[in-house]
Amino acid sequence: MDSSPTSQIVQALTKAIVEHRLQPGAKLAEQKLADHFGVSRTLVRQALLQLSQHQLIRLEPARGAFVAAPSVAEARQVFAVRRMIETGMTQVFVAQVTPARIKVLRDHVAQEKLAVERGDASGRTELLGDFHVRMAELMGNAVLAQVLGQLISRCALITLMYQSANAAEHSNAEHAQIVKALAAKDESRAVQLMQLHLQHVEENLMFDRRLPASDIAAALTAS
Amino acid sequence: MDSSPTSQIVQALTKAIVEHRLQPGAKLAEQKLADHFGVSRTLVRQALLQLSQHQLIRLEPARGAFVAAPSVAEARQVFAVRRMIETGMTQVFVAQVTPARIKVLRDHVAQEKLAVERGDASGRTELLGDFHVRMAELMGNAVLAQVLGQLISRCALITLMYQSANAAEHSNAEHAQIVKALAAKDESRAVQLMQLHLQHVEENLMFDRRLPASDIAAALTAS
DNA sequence: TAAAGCAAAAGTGTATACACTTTTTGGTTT
DNA sequence: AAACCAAAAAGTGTATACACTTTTGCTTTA
Repeated sequence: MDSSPTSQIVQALTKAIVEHRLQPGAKLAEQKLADHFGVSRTLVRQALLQLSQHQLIRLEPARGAFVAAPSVAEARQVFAVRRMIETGMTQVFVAQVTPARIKVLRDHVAQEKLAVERGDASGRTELLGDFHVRMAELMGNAVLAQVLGQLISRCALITLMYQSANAAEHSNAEHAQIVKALAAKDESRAVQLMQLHLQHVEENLMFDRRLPASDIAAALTAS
Repeated sequence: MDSSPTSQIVQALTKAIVEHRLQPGAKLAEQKLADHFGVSRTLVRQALLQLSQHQLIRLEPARGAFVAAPSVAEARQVFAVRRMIETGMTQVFVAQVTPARIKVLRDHVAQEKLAVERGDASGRTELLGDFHVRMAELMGNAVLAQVLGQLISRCALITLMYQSANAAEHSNAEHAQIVKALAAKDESRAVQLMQLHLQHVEENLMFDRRLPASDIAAALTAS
C-alpha cells in the first residue's frame, strides 16, 4: 500500500515478528537495524514508533525496543474485542451477501487450504488471519478493515506464541463452514459458527513454550 | 498516562483538533509547531506521525501535515464499527454489572449534565465521548478501551464538524437511560438504547457547515 | 491582462552530531 | 570466589545540518 522507506521497514519487521523469526522479548537495536536496512537511525526510529503503536513491540524509555510478548490475559482481551466486532460484522455481511463476495471468500479459503497442506507455517498464519480482514474489506468499510487488521496482527503474534500445531487445519475447515452459512444467508448459523471459531482459536492459547533467542541479522535476511 | 515530550505534543494537538481550535484542513507546519512547543522538529515529527496513525491528521508526502477532514462516508463507517463493538460491549457489561460500576457511570453522566448546562462545548464533547470509553474501562478490557477510544476521537472530530447544536443535551439524556437499563440488568433494553443512541448521534451528521480558517499559534495558546 | 516561466523562499525528508543514560567490562576489595 | 565499583563502551534522545521538493511572488511574454 505505502512504499515509503519507513513503511518498508515497518512491513519487514512486522513480517519477521509475526512469523516469529524475531522472538518475543528480543532487543531491536536501532543502529543494527539501520545498518541492516541501509538507512539512518532516523527512519528506523520512525518505524519502531509505528510498530509500538501496533503493539508489536514495546518501547522502554532509554532502554530501547523489544519484540512484544503479549500475556495470555491480553490475548483474551483481544479475542473479546474480536468477538464483539466479528459478531456484528457477520450479521451485516449476511444482509449484504452477493455471489461475487462469496466467491472471493471461497477462493481465499482454497488458498488457505493450499498453505496448510504445503506446511507453510508463515503463509498459513497470514492467510488465516486475512480471512477475517477480507470479510471486512468486502463490506466496503475501510475503518472496520483497519481496526480488525490491527487486532489480527496482535492475534498473529499471540497465536504463534501459544497455538498448538494442528489448529491451522481446524481453523481452515471452520472458515469453509462459515462461508457456507454466509452463502446460505443463514444469519444465526453464520454468527454462531463465527463465535465458535473465535472461541476455538482462543482455547488453543493455554500452552506456553519458550523458544531459543535469535539475533536480528539472521531473522531479517530471511525476509 | 505518558508524559514524554512527544506525548505532550500529541495531547496538546489532539485537544486542539478535537475541540476544533484547529480547523479541518489547516496546515500544521513543523517549524512553527516546534517553535511553539520550544522543541526541535524531530519531536514534532514524531508527534505528527502518531496523530496521523490516529487519523486526526493527514500526512501528504513532501507537502506536510493537515488536520483531517473526515467525509460523511467515513463517519458512517466509524459509526458502523462503533455499533458492532458497543452492541457486544453492552451485552457483556450487563452480565458483569456491579453497584460500583453503575455508580461510576452515574457520576459520569452527572458530570456530562453539568458541562451541558454550563454551555462548555469542548468539555461537553469530551465527556460525552468518554462515557463510552468509561464503560470499556470498567470491564477491565484495556484493548477494548483503547480501540474504542481511538474510534471516539475520530467521532469527536466528525461530530464537531457536522453535529447540530442541541444534540449534546439529547445524548446526555440517552446516556442516563442506558445506565438505568444497565442497572436493571435489562440486556435487551440496554442494547436497544445503545443502538438507538448511536443511531441518533449519526443521524445528526448530515449538515455541513464551513468555518473560517484559523492560524495555529492562536489555536494552541488557548490550550 | 492573463498565462507561463523562473528564481527565491519556505518546507519536508534524511543523515549526522552530540548529550545523556544504560550496560558492559575489568580490576579491586572483602 | 563473590561482591563491588569505576571507567569505557554501547545505546537512546534530541537537535542540527543539508539535500531536495514544493510554494510563492515577480517577471516575462503572448
